[in-house]
Amino acid sequence: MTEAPPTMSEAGRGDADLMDKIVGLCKRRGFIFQSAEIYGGFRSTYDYGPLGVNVLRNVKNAWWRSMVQLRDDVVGIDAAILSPPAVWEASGHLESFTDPLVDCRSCQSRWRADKIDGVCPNCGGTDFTEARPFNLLFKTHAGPIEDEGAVAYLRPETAQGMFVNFLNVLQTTRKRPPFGIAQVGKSFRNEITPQNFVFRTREFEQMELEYFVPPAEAGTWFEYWLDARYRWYVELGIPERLLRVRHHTPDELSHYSAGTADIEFLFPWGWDELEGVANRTDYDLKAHAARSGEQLDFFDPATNQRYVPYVIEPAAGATRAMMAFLLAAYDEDVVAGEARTVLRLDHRLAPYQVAVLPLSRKEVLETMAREVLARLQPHFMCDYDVTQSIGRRYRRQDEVGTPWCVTVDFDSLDDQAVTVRDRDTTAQVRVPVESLLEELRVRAGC
RNA sequence: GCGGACGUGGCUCAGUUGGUAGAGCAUCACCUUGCCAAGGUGAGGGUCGCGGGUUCGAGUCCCGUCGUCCGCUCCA
Repeated sequence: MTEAPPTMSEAGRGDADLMDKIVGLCKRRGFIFQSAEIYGGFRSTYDYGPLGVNVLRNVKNAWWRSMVQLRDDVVGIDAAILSPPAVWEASGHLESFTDPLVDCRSCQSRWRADKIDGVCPNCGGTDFTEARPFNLLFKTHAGPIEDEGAVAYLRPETAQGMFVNFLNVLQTTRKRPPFGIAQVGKSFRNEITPQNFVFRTREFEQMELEYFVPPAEAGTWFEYWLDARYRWYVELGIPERLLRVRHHTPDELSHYSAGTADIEFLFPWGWDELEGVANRTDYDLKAHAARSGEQLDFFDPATNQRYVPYVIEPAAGATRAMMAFLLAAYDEDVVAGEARTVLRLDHRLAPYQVAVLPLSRKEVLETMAREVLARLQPHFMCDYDVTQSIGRRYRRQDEVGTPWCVTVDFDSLDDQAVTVRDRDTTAQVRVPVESLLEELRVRAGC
């Protein structure tokens, strides 16, 4: 996973049209809409439609399954989004999430004052406007009076919810390091420049794990999680040629990090971050301990030693992960001389696993098809479509990534069997209705 | 936020020197067909992003605003 990165063309994702195709597909088929569109839109916000909400949930569920359900050393929480200033004073976000910005008077470009050293990288000018702070935290007021005492912030990361609940979890779960607390939820950052569709938005959804370990084991666990997280994307269908790991240089580390590596995806505009794995050390627990006066540490009865655990944090973006899965899955091939758009999504991520299609609109077929549908619905997310020709409906399902189509035809009335059609191969198999559920379960590996 | 480009039915676009909006695809209905985007007939859908101005009259000109894309920036 440290092999030389492919060029854009080698990876086959340098296609600038791919982005337009995905954005178009998302809108046309109901994955992602611009928010408040009927009012002209609201920048950097997106609404997930009937199909998109399924994919996004599937991404989050897959993460939760892998990080919480299949492990005995990780528990989950769901913490509040609104939080008092103390949390962000302690975490350092009120200070460090403030970017001082300056404008170059000669070429109008805007820069972070702390990164340019007095000389404009664009034109070499040295005449700048006064530095103005730009805080990435969304500030609001809790309660009816909008005074200083009522100030609250929308969380810019979910991580602090795990740190402030460290003692609660420790005391209620009998967990001990190494153990982790996981959370999936929304975060808010007043980004200067949201960009690239749902890649960088001011409101976004995170999937974060804070894994507490003995300080001496931090390095080992960092490598463990970096590898585990990389493999998660591969396992859900992202080809390795579109993935790489990039270690941060010391000058680009976050204020809380002693070491960070990004798992990057080759987006149409180039390599960009999917997930960051950071060694947050004991920075957060110590900061909250100092600020709150609580003792946020762990007493190990085996060694009679008390210590503040280090934290290894794999922090992923749910919405950008979804975008990467869609981009990687997009394919166009030719069947019988006709172009076919196929979303080769892993069945666990597809908006529908199964589409039930009566061959025609005859009532007898519809009746049977709905019975088949009712059998499958408790086990799979299903679509049902009777409109227009069967070929057109297969194409529709291909385009949104439905792995299996179940077709009820006139023979089905006699032999009580249906046709199962595979998205990737377009191969068809006749399956008795009695064993249909079993057949689909085998294909889905569950 | 700054600089540049752009904004016409769900999508892709056409709309000449300003005279009160069109096409293809898509969607829906009926007929036909009955396993890979078939055919026929028909239908719905746009106060041309929004607001203001110039004009007898603006999608077409001017201003503002919102949004989109590219660069700066950013990091889930």
